[in-house]
Amino acid sequence: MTVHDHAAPGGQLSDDRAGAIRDRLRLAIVGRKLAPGTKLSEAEVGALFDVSRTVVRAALQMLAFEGLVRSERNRGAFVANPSPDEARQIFASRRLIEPGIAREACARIDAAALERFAALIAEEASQIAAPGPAARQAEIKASGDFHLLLAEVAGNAILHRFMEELVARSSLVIALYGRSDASSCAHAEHRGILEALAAGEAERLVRLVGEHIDHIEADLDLAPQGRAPALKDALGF
Amino acid sequence: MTVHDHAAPGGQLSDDRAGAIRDRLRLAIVGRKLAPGTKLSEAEVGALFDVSRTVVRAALQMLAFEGLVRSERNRGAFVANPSPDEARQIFASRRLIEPGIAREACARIDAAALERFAALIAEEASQIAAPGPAARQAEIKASGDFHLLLAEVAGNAILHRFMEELVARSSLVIALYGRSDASSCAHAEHRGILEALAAGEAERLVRLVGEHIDHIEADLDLAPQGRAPALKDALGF
DNA sequence: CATGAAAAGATTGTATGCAATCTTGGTGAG
DNA sequence: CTCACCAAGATTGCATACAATCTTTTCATG
Repeated sequence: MTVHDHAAPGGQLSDDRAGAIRDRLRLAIVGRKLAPGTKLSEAEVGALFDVSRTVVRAALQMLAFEGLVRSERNRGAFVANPSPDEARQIFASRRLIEPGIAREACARIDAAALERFAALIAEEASQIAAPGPAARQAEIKASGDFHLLLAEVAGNAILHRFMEELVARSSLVIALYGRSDASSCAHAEHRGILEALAAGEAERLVRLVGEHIDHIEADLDLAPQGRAPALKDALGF
Repeated sequence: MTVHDHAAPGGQLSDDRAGAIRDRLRLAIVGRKLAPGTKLSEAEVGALFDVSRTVVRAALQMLAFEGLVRSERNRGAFVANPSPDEARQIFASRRLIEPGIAREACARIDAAALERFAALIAEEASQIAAPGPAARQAEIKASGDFHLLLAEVAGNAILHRFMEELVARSSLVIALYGRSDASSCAHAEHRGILEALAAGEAERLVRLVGEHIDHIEADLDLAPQGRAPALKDALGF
């Protein structure tokens, strides 16, 4: 499995070259190889991928649209640094969308899709058991892919794209505000979700998915200061 | 009210110049001045706005991300031509998201926001009564802004952006598949929604919003052929 | 020594040039 | 007359050059 195998999700103007760079950068950001706030210099990225700044700019613009990169005029692009408030909005959005997706997926699930779910859960379990940073990255990806597969099975490309954005940004949020590595807990819940899905128990599935998202959010430390201690509050304004 | 007053919604890499062009093009597409499928030549757009193709490409890429423009490698950008299936997905997404937004908006509504709703409804009524194509465009915008104001009041920037995309694409869909100009009907429903919002009757509001979306979709003619008569079906394959 | 201003360096924003690809009009064979 | 093929024109993809802006260093001054 190479790094290029990720199909281009969002609409893209130009080609695959910018798309490939976007995918590589996204993998690095979501996999927490690039810390929030890291500067993404056009020249530097271009040198790494051996393309001109033109292509890099297109890739960065796409990532900015996905909310994974924040770009400031005349200053450049940086890995996004979601605030606690943004984090809450991300999870509120997931809380609204994912149960509905799960309900639709339940109506459309078939044997082939169940196979893919099972494979993904096995992969996740395997990576959780494995040591090393590469396994951590793979574990994060497998966990996210579980939610994306749900959206894919639901058969709505638009919601699938929204979920791609939300799942990716969630990874950033967890990297910033995650209290514990609750990956094994999340994994157990994934198993439960798959069970309900296989059993066709839509109502239980919807409940489990909602609770799963609640649990992930509950594991965050979104105290007022978060990481950037809001100057105004610090000074009592 | 100028054409520039639309605040830049999505994340944008570069500046306002590409953003301004994107906003102008979006207004024209959503306002049905640019028919679906229309070619958007980089050189032509650049000449119109007196910028280089570089800037135009950035604007077109943004619109492609929003789903208002479809861009094909080495062929250029075209106003999107949503298929009946895409249309169904757009409305399924709205059906899932908007009631949740309405519930949140109901919890956060205040007098100032109610004022803005009232103003928007008045504007809509005024444009419906007025003749001419400019009034039609303004009517479409006011109707869409009603839904966007709901999302704004809900206070979730991410869902607001999703709604911006969905509302814009809905306009394209209605232009393509709309059976009747059900604008007055929609307007009456907007009034009902505002009533429920003002009364703080969350459950009624949620129901009305859901029904409103159903009604809009029910007015579409999404028969299998749509507009591009699925060759395979036409040939009996 | 701290502070502020100004110049040097680095980075981004935009325009433009060239190569690659697509489109179109014409021409000849069947 | 129809169809396939090919060349000319037009358009996009990409790299690069230059201008504008930001950042850092230097240096003079209080």
